[in-house]
Amino acid sequence: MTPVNLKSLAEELNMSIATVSRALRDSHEVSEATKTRVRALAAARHYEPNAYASSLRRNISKTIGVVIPKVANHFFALAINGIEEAARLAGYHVLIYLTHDDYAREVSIVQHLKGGRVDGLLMSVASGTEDFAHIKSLREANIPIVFFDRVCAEVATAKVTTNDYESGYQATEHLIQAGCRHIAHLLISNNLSIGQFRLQGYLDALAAHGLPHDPDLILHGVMDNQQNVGLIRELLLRRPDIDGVFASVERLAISTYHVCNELGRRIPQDIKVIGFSNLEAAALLDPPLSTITQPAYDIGREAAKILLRAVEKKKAVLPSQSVVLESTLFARQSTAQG
Amino acid sequence: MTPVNLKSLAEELNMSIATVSRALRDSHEVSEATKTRVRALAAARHYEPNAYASSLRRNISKTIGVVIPKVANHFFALAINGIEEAARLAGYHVLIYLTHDDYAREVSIVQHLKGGRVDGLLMSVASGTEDFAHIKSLREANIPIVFFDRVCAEVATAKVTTNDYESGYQATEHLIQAGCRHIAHLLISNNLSIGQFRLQGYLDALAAHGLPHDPDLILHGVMDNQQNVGLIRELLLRRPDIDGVFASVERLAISTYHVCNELGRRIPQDIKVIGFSNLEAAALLDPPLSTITQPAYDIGREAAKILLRAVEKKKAVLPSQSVVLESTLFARQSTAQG
DNA sequence: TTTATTTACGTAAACGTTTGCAGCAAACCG
DNA sequence: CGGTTTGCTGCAAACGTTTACGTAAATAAA
Repeated sequence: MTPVNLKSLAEELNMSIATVSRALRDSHEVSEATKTRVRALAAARHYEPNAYASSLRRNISKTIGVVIPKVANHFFALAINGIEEAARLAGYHVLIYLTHDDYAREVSIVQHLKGGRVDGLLMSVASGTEDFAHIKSLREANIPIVFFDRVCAEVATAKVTTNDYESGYQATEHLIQAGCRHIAHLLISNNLSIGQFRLQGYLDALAAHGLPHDPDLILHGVMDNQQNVGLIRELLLRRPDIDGVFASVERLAISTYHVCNELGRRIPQDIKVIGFSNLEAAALLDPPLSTITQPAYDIGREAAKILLRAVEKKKAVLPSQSVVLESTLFARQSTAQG
Repeated sequence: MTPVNLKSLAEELNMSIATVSRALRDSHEVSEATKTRVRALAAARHYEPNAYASSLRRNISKTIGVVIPKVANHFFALAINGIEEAARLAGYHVLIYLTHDDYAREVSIVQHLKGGRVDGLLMSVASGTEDFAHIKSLREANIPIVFFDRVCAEVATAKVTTNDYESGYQATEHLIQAGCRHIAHLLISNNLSIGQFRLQGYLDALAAHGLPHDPDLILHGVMDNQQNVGLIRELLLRRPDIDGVFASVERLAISTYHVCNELGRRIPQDIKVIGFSNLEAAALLDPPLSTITQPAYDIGREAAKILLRAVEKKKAVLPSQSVVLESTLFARQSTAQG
């Protein structure tokens, strides 16, 4: 079984490798007659160009990398969906890397990618990341990067996010209008701007409606969900006056449900709950969970499109534009009045 | 900004490219002294080997491809998680391709991958796939393949699945023991062996408990969920005697919930529901959904490990072993007695 | 001492593709 | 008819890495 490559095709056709290559790339400097001959044989032999030889020679890999904290999360799964779609349409391949929110792993991944394996990078930074040298060093390697959702304020490049501040504001206002007066805010403690924006929206909404800001009502969750359940239980027991919970991330909302079940607090009669979430089954929960849902697919697709435009133009450094897509608030049973 | 590669390192160190290469690969034919010198400079210059040059020369890409129908599905997301973990530990990269259950897209993807971009392939075939020529042709390209979950019976290679027959049997038996006598089975109509096994388990469980097999109770769903809701509504209206539903795939169980809500059928009092599902929020649904849950992460990891072993040994064709991991039945409110 | 053997490094040829350059007809222009 | 253009093709040099082979010196064996 002889390998089928440009050389074997050229031999069989009695022409040079160069001509075969040019014919297949539809170059204008090869006659139509030869083009058809070449194409016919290539199809017959099921020729597929060697991606690595091509990449090496052209210094283009037709591949983008996606670095995200996790994939078993409906937001990121949908984002990948959008990314894959945009990449496929542009003839690009998609490499996936998971950081599991581990800084060391993120650094290691980014470092490896500087070997030229990818033409560009899409990234949602790990929540533990505080030093961004590894990301900045991508610039020296001429690898453009676009952040989505969990952006990195310290690095100037294109970013695609949702309107986190407004969403936080709306969610809080929604609880206030449903009658809540003592609203807790649950967030994952880190230095991601995304959480800060949502928090600020929460604070401003409270202020706008003349409610006091009580730091004791702000719960900083951790990585481990089991621990979060404990923290939330403590909070609800310590502060029985809490009548509303705004969870900055999905799993904190879920944990809140668990704690309420356990403590016998009724949702929404005793406590109303709203949370950021892309859970498809949110409407089927008991009770149906009110959510702020991000357009995850569109975020992924938009980020990929911006990156691919830059890649095609060989722009290693992107203008630091910010694309903001709007989240949608779905009011369901968990924040119903009464 | 001069490029940093073996050549530049060699020049700076006053040695040959070959020695530098060997030193970095920790070859025994280079002295410890030079190794340390080389490594020091490589680190200082942040040298990263060019993956494509290496791949071209060694005819090894250190990359595996994952071809799946979709990613916005907790089963596949978890599987990817397991795959990525196994790949990372072995120093491999993971390319993701989504078929969206479209046969033509699957063929196109597989065809492209024959260019040598991947050393091996993990695959869950599209539900519409009936012809497997594209998959068989991978053998000629010396690309090993491992199927997981949605396997392809016609191709002899390694396969990782769950005990679908037994799970179908158990699920049905679970409904029978909960008192159901007219049990509908919802499945997605296709020629995937996976659905056939679950169906057979359903049939055998009915027979074993002396219940008649009524073909009218077997509903073949379609791709479009909206349409499925209509089909299920029709079925439940046509056959008001149905007191149990066994859904072969998650979204059919969810659709059943929607229809029951709409028709005012109470779960589990009027109808009990169980379904295959990896939905993390199953326990929080209204009512909590009984599920047969596949060990998705382990399936992905096991499949990847088998593939990587073959890749490392340059075995292009795998012995047609079958690894079967066991699903777990979680009995929840939706199938409670009474 | 001579002859093997080992150690440490260099030379150069691959891997398959792309592309600048040159060549060489045929066609065209004055 | 000399000269220029145009259309098609081939030659050969890259891209960065790996590795078979050669070689020189150092060491061991005789």
